[in-house]
Amino acid sequence: MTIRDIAALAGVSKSTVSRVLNNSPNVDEKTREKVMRVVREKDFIPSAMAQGLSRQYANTIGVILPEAGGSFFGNIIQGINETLINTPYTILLCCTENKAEYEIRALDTLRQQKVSGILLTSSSGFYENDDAYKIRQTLENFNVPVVLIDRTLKSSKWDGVYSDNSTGAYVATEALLKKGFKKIGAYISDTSLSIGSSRYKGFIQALSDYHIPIMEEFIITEKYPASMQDVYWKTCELIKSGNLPEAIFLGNGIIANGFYKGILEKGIVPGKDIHCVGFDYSEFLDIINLPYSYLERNSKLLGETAANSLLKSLSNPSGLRQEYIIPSTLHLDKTLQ
Amino acid sequence: MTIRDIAALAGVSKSTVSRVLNNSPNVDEKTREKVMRVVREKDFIPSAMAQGLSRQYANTIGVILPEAGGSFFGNIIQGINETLINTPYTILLCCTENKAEYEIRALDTLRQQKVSGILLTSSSGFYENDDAYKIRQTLENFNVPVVLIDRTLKSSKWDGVYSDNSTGAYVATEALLKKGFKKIGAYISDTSLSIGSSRYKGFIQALSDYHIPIMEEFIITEKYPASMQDVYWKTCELIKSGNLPEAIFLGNGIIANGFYKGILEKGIVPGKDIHCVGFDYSEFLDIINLPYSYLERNSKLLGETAANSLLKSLSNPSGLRQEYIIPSTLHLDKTLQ
DNA sequence: TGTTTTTATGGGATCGTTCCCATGCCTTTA
DNA sequence: TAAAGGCATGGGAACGATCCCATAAAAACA
Repeated sequence: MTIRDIAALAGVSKSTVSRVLNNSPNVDEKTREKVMRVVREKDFIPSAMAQGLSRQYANTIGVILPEAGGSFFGNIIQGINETLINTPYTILLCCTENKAEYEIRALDTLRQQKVSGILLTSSSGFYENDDAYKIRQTLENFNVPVVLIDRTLKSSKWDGVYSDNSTGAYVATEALLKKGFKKIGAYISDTSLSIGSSRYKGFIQALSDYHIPIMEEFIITEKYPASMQDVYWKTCELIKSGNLPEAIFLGNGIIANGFYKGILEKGIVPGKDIHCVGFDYSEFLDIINLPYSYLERNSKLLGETAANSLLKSLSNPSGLRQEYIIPSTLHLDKTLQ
Repeated sequence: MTIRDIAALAGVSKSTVSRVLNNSPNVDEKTREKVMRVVREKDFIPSAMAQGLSRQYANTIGVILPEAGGSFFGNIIQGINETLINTPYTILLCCTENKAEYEIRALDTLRQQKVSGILLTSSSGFYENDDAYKIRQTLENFNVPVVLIDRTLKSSKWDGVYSDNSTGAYVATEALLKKGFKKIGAYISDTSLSIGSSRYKGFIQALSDYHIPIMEEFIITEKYPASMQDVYWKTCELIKSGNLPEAIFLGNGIIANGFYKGILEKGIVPGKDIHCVGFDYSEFLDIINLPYSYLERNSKLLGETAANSLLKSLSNPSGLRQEYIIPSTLHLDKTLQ
C-alpha cells in the first residue's frame, strides 16, 4: 500500500495525496476529505524510509548511553522520552556497556540512520587514546546537533547538560567542615573520568578553603564502573586498619551502598562513629531512618533538559553553544543539620 | 557522499561498490581492495534509508514499554540491548507512560519505520475497550514477529516471555502456609491487568490447596501504577484499625516499600508482629537486615529471552508460537526458613 | 469579453540503494 | 578452432515518498 494506491482509490494523483498527508495549503477541501477517507479506511501510513530518502532527514534522535539498567540512566531515558513524545522525533537507543568499541559502532549506526540529533553520555571520549580521538572526530564531522549528558568530552565543542558535580561535592564537604570535623576522607570513583575528577576537585577545594589538610590514607579510589562488592571489601579493610576518619565523602550511590553494608556489618554506627555524605539517593534511605546525607541528582530532569536543548538546536541551528548545570539537592540527616 | 561517488573515485560502477559493501561473491579481489580503500579513506557509510527502501526492510526492532525509569524496565532494556548489540538490528524505543493513546501512536511509528520485529509490554491490551481492541488489531495486521514481555494480551496469538507470576505467588504464599499462619492477607495491584490477576490467582490457589479461608478484610487492592505514598497511607489505616494479619503477600516492589515504610514507622516489627513475602527485590534489603522474603524476578533475563525469541522468529518465520516462563527465585528470610 | 492572477491538480525528476539482466572476456572442452 | 560455460562488471529499473514545474480551471479585474 503506497500513496500511488491511495491516489488511485481516491481518483487523484499521488502529488495530491502527498499534499493532503503533509497538510499543504492549496488543496480543495472536498479533495482533502475524499483522500483522507481512503487513508483512514485503508489505515495507510507513509513509509518513513521513502520519506527520509526524499527529504534527506529521518526525524529520529540517537541516544547513546553506557547502560540502561539501574535507575540513573533509566530515568534519563524517561526524561528524554517524556520530552520527545509530543514531537515528530523517534528515539534510536544504543547502549555501549562502557566500551569504546560499541560507542564507535553506535555512532556509525546513527550516521547510517541519518539521525537529526544526538544525545550522548560518552564513557570513553575523555581519555587520550585512539578510540577517544575517533569518537570526538566522528562527532565533529557528523554535522548534527549534539548534547552531552552528565559527562563532558575533552575540549568539548558541544552543548552539555551536567549535574553540578564540583559544586555538589563542595557543598557536601562543606557540610562536614561546618560541623568542625578535621579527619575527613573521600571514597571516590576513577578521576580519569570527568565526573570523578569534578567531584574530587570540589572535595579538595572545600578542604582547602577551610584550611584542612588532605589525609591521603583516607582517600580511596574505585575504578569505573564500581561494583558494590568491591567497595564493601575495601570498606572492611579500612575498618580492620583501626583508623577511621570522623567523616567521609562518598562519590556515588554504589559506593554509598557498599560502604554502608561494610560499616553496618562491623557495628560502626553512622551519624555517631562516622558521618557520611555523598552523591545519589538510595531507596533504602526513605524506608529506614539511618543517618546519611546525600546530594540528589535529578536524573529525569537531566534527560528532559538535554532533550529540550537538542530540540532548540534543531529548530535554530545557528544558536550559541549552551551548557546547563542541573543543581542537586543536598539532603542533610539530623546529625549534620 | 554516495556509492556513486565512491564508484567514480575507485573507477568502477556503483553495482560493483554495492557488491563489495555487501560481501557478494564474484568480485575480483583486486577490485574489492581498490573499492574498500576508497570507502575507508572517505569513511563512507551507506544510507540506511536508501537501503531500507530498496530492500523493503529496515533492520530495526521496535521496543514498546510503559516506562524506562526504575530498574525493572531499565534492566529489561539492558537485556534486550546486550542481546541485539552483536546483530545488525538497531533499537527503536517507545515509552507509553501507561497510556493507550501513546501505545497506539508507538505502534503507528513502528509501522511507519517498517521495523523487522516488536518487543512489547502492553499496558492496555488486556482491557476490553476500543483502544485495547485497536492495539490487538494493529498487531495482528502488522505482519512482523511480536514478542510480548511480562504482560500478555487478551486471547494472545503471539510469543511471550513472562515471569512466573502465578507460580511465584503460589510458592511465596505456600511459604507462609507451611509456617502455619492462618490469618493471611494480600496487598496486590489492579487485577484487571494480567500480572495482577495471575499473582492473585496464585495466592488464592495456595490458600485453597491448604484449606485456609480468604479473609476479605485483609485483601487490599492498589490501582496500577501504584504510588508508594498511597500504599503507605493505606498501610497506616490498616494498622490504625487494630486488626493485623499474621502474614501478608505483597504484590510488587512499590507495595513492599510503602508497606514497610508504614509498619516501621508505627513500630510493627517485621518477622515478629507480621511476616511479609512479596514480589521483587528492593535494594535496601541487601544493606540492612530487616526480615523480608521476596521473589526475585530476573528482569534482565526477561529482556534477553524476549530478544532471543524474536531473533529466532526473524530467522525462521514459520516457527511455532512459543511462551517462556522465567522463574523467579524465592529468597526466604530467616524467620520463614 | 479578454487578460491577468490565483488556485488546484498532475507529471516527472530525484533521493541512494539493491538487484536483475546484459555484455564481454577468459577458460574449458569437444 | 569454434562452441559452451563461468566469472567480473556495468546499465537501468525499482523501491515510495517529496517537490518543482507545467497546465488547466476558476476567479478577479479592466
